[in-house]
Amino acid sequence: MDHHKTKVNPLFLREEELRQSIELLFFAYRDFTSEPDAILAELGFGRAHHRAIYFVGRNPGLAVNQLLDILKITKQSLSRVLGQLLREGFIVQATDARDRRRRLLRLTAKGEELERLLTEKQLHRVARACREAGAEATEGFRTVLRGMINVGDRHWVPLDADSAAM
Amino acid sequence: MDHHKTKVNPLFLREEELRQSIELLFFAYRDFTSEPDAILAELGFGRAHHRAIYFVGRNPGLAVNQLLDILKITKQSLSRVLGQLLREGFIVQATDARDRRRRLLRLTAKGEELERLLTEKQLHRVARACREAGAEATEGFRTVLRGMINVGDRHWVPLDADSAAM
DNA sequence: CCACATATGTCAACAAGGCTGACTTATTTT
DNA sequence: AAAATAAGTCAGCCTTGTTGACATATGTGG
Repeated sequence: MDHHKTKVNPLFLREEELRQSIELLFFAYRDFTSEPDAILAELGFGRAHHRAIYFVGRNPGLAVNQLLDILKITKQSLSRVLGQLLREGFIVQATDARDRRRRLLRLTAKGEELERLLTEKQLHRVARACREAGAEATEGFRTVLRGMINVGDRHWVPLDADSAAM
Repeated sequence: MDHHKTKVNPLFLREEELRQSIELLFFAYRDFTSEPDAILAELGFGRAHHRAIYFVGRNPGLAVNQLLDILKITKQSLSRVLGQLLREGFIVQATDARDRRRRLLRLTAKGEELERLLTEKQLHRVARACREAGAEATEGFRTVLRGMINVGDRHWVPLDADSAAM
């Protein structure tokens, strides 16, 4: 619609290409979250519940502080969501034997069931996109995404494909 | 932390790899939005303001309906944000000569300045990640992201690097 | 021309999920 | 014994999404 100056910048990619990447991220993330969001809405939950359930499911025995570090929200924000999930029996907590101040979180069977229901859609979306793009593209996809994460938080997602997230 | 069954599934990638991709998306998007969010908070704005400014800047002369189609929110949600941006002089609207019901949106100089300030951080983050990962990885990154977008909305982000978003 | 559809805007009420600040209770560390 | 840490709670605020109802201007098809 308007003319772009095709700036030859010192960024290796032209600004036009970088902006397209920004837009791809926006649209992809928007659609990536839309399916679980719709299911959550029916259950009276929101996206924050999915995030809590997801990361507890992936890291059984996670402490509250660690979950806060992953989500980068305040404990007051988390407590609303986590409190609901505990009261409604999706998550249970147990006192850590080695440090009795800590509460270690785990999914119940009910929690695992909901986690699967929600994450399934996202797994299929990512799987389809990766399959269609090919193995090499998938590798690049993961490498660039990883490079976008603040260095201090990259340890949450391992480089090699065989280690778990914790 | 727990053992994963290394399911040989019909999805071309194992579930472990797919889950890692989901986590990469979460962390990357979380950090991708954090810098503009901090600036916006100081100005009394939120992420929704950035999105409106961004897409109007990228598509000068965009109609309100088109912006709604991009953002996939209700017009009532948009009107709050857009109203502020209009009143505070970041965006102007002009009646479309060919269809006088339509209001075509454009950034003012002030709006362009804010847009650049906000998007700059994201451009640098993406540029760095792409540069470090290499040209081939970047290509794959873009291809997979594109494949994650609902087909009906892929037209907003062109395939070839030289066409604009509209 | 009239009826209908479309584009935009507005008012009101509600909910999710962020935030800050203040304060408590256990427990561990120093 | 004091300080730091982990967790939890209460209260209030903001942004940004939602629904529903309605108003106005303009375009379109019969």
